[in-house]
Amino acid sequence: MLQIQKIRDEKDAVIAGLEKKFFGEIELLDKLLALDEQKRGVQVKREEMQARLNKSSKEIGMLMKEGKRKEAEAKKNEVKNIKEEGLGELSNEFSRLEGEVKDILLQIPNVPHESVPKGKTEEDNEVVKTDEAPTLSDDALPHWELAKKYDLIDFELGVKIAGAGFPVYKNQGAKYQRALIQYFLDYNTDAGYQEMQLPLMVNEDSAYGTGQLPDKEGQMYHVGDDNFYLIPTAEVPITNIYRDEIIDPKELPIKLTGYTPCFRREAGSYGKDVRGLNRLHQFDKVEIMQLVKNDQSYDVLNEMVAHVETLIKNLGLPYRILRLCSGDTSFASALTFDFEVYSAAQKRWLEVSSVSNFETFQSNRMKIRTRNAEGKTELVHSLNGSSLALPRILACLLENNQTENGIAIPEVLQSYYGKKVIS
RNA sequence: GGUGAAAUGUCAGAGUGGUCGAAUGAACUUGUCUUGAAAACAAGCGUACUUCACGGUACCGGGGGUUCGAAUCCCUCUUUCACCGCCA
Repeated sequence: MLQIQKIRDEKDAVIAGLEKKFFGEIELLDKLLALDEQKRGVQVKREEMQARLNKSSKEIGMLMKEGKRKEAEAKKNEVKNIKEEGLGELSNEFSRLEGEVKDILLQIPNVPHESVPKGKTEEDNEVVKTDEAPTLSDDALPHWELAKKYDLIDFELGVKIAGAGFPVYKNQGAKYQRALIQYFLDYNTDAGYQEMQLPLMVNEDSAYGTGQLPDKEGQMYHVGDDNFYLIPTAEVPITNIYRDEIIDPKELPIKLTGYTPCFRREAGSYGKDVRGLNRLHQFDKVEIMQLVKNDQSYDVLNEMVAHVETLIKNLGLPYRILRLCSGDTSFASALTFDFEVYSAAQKRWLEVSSVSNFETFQSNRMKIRTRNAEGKTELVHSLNGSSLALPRILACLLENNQTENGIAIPEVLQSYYGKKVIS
C-alpha cells in the first residue's frame, strides 16, 4: 500500500509510475486525493466538536464532585445540544470516508523503481545475464517421462488422491526433493538467514499484509469454515511475523528463511504450460526474506540476487537473470529479478526464482517500523526471494543430467542424496 | 468440545463510572558522581491521525452498546491460563 502522504506530495511521480505499470485506473488517484481532503476536513470538525464535549463532560464531573447538582444538570442539557448538532453524523461521515480512502489505497499497486524497463509482457523483460542454452541429443526425454522411467513421480496417483497439479513424489524422487530442500536451507542459514517453520494457513490480516488480498483473492485456496487461506508462498507467514512491530534498529537487517509447501489455484492456466512439474497446485519452495533500513534495500536486493545466483550455479544449471518490465512486475513489487533455468529437453526457460524489493509497500500495510537516528518511527523495506522453487529445478536437474546410465546428481547434492546417480 | 478465570504501556503490575494516556517497580536513554564500571541521585521514556503552530482527537485484546462522561458497566467475538473430555 502506498503512503497517502507520498501520493499527496509526489502525485505526478506516482502517476507516472503507475502509468508505466499500465495501471488502468489512474483516475482513482484524483478520487483518492479528493476523498482524503474531504476526510481531513470532516476530521477537524468532528474532533473540534468532540473536544468541546469532552471539556464539558469534565466540568460536569467537577460540579458533581462539588455537590452542585443543579448546575451539573444544566450543563448536561447543554452537552446534549452538542450531540444534536451532528456529532454522530460527522463520525459516521468520517468513518465512511476513511473506509473509502483505505479501499482505494488497497487497489493501487506499487510504483516501479526507475530502473524497471517499460513494457507490457514478458517479451519486454530485460535479460540481465544469460547462459548459452545447452542442447541435448534428440532422444532426450522430458522430465515427466524420466519420472515414469525411474519411478520418481506419479502424476496419475496425485489425480486420484487430490486432483491435477498434486503430484506424488515416490522413492528416489521423494528423496531428491528432500535433499534439495535440505541443501537450500543449509545454504541459506550459512549465509546468515534464520530458519523458520511456519503455518501453512494464514488469516485474513496476514493475506492483506503482504498484498495477496484483495488483489489475488481468487488465486488462493480459502478454508471457508475458519476463514483461513492456504499460503501461496512462505512470504506471507514469514513477513507477517513482524506485522505491527517496531523493530529495534540494532536488530536490522532481519534475515529469515523457511521451507513450506505452497498452494495456488492457478485458475485460468492450461495447455503445455501445466505439463509435468511446470505448474502445480501444490509445490515446495524455500524462501528468503529480509527487512532492512530504507536506505539499504537496493544493496540488499543485489546481495539477494547474488545469493540465489550462486545457489543455481552450484547446481550446475544453465540460467538467466531477467529484470522484469513494468507490466510483468507484481502488484506489490518495486523491482523484481526473475531467475530462469533452461530445460534442455523442453527447450524452454523456466522461472525458478523471483527476487523482489517491495520498499515500504508491504511494511506500510503491516505497520512494520523501526526507528531512525532521531528516534522517530519509520517504515522498513521488505524484500524476498525464492531460493528456490523445487519442481522446475527438479525438472531441469532430471532433464539436463540424463545419461545412458541414469540421471547424474550434482556434486553439491550428493552428500544429501547419498548417491551420485539415479538409476 | 465442557466448566471456570483472565486480557492494561518494553516487561511486571495497580486501577471497578468523572482532572486516567493511565499509579508503582523494573528495563531503557541522558546527566551528576567515579580513573572506568557498579551503586546512588536527577531528568526523560507509548503509538497514530490532525493542526502553520499552541494544541486537539483516538487507542487499556477486537467489534458494538449504555452514559453528559467508560480502562472501569452491558453484549459479542478472539486469544491465553486452569481443570475435565478427546487426540498425533
